Amino acid sequence: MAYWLVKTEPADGGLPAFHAAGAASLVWDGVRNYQARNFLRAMSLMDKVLLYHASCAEIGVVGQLKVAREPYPDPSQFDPNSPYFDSGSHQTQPRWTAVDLTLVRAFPEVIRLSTLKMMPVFTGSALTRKGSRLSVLPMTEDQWRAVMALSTI
DNA sequence: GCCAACGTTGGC
DNA sequence: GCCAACGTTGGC
Repeated sequence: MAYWLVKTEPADGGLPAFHAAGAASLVWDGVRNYQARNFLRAMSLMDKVLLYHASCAEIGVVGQLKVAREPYPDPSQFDPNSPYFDSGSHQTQPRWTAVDLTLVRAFPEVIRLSTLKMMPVFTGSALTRKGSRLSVLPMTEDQWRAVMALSTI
């Protein structure tokens, strides 16, 4: 089992969208960075995922997700009307990957980036490092536990 | 709105 | 294959 964190802006597949979806899953598509894609491809149904809000008033971890469907070709890469359309990707060998995610729970409080930055377990991590643009990233078990501990306060 | 940190593109 | 220019991400 592995631990992950996925980043989004609140208005673009963030917590409001998961609340609207209820128990249903959302397609996590549009990842167009190879390193992030490789992490997506490594996801399995057993894995645990954190949801992170970026570029907003309350930056930080907002809830817990689970993998509802294992990695499959991101449909948006073949959709000419999608902003994520990639004319260089072919059906026979899709370039980009999606997963489906469902909300497990929303945290009562946002666990802020500024809080994470103070925690030794996050020192040097891609999440707290200045300028890191990775939108899907692995977490260590210790990092996961630390977030879980804060999320129940 | 600013700017630092990246990743990507394209000329050579 | 190098690297400058450019576009994007994302914190502040």
